[in-house]
Amino acid sequence: MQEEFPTEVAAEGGSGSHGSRRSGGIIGRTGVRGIVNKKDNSYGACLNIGIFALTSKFGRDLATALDHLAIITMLIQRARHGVLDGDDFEDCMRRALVETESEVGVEAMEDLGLKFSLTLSKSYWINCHTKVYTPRIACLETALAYRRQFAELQQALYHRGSSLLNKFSVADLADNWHRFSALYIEACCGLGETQSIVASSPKSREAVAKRLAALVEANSAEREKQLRAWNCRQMLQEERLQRQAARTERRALLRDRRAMVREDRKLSREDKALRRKLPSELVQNLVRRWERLQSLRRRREAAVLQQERAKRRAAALSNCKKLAKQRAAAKVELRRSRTEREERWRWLNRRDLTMADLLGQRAL
DNA sequence: AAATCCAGCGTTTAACTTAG
DNA sequence: CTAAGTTAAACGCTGGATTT
Repeated sequence: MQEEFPTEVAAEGGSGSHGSRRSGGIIGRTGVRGIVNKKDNSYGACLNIGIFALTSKFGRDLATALDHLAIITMLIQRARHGVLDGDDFEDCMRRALVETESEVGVEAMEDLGLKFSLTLSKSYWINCHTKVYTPRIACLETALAYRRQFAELQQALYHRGSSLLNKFSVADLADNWHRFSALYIEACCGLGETQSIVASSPKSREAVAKRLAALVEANSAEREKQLRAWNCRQMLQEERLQRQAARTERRALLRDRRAMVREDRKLSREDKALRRKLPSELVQNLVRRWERLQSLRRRREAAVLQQERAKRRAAALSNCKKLAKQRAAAKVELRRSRTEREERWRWLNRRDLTMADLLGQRAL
């Protein structure tokens, strides 16, 4: 399923959407849109429809180039109208070519030397303003086939407006880039095969691959920058979301609190109303409450009193026990010292007591 | 000399952001 | 929610440089 590039119809009708592209309204050195001048001595016509470029051959004569431009313009207008009517781009191009040829004649078409090429850009991999071009292709069918394939690849990355990184991972982009490079190399070298015998050598494939690699390398800083900027944006967004969540939570809390306050007020109003209705009951309640509190207090006091009494009794008891113990200990000590004294006295008053015993006893 | 490449830049587009 | 502002990317074209 092929999708058209939007601008193939958007730039239609010469509405002047690009009319004042350059300041002062002067376009190039020729001052004519679509006429390219080479070193003041060679003129050619060149117009795009989407990524599809149509080029005439170059010649010395400006008037001829203008004739060529008129034919190419006619062709493109026809194709655009077809696309506007909702027809397939390729059918429109084929039909436009046939119609234009039948209008201006085969000879004029041959003189025109019409060739087709594709203007391709891959902003993430190579600089946003850098384009890669396919060689000019004489055969419309070949050109259309390549255009279809490139369009499919580009369509897979359709993201318009927001950052490429918002929608695709770096791996996705790399995969798309690899398929793109393979196709581009094929377009450059495969076309060489049909045009000249020399161009399709593996060396030229290598050269194209090398050129692409160099472009990718040259844009590596820019890619890094983009990645950083994207990360930054993501973080900011995350913060914003968090702030928003906090705000909602705060609001909910506030709402709850307000509801509670409302409820309290309502209850208190109801309470008041009740009180207004039954003053006597209120007094009775109050009295009952007071009595309840009084009895509670009395009971508590009594309990405290009893506790203290019990404590005192316990203290007295323990004191008594301690005294008794002390007395008993004193009695034991007394008995012991008495016995000791008696023993000593007996030892000192025995019949076989010697002087040495007395001295040794003293030394003891 | 002709053909082709390709760097550069103003304009347009539409998604995204944000203040009210 | 909406309108206005912002942004990144694509488009269209030119013209000097390079290759054939």
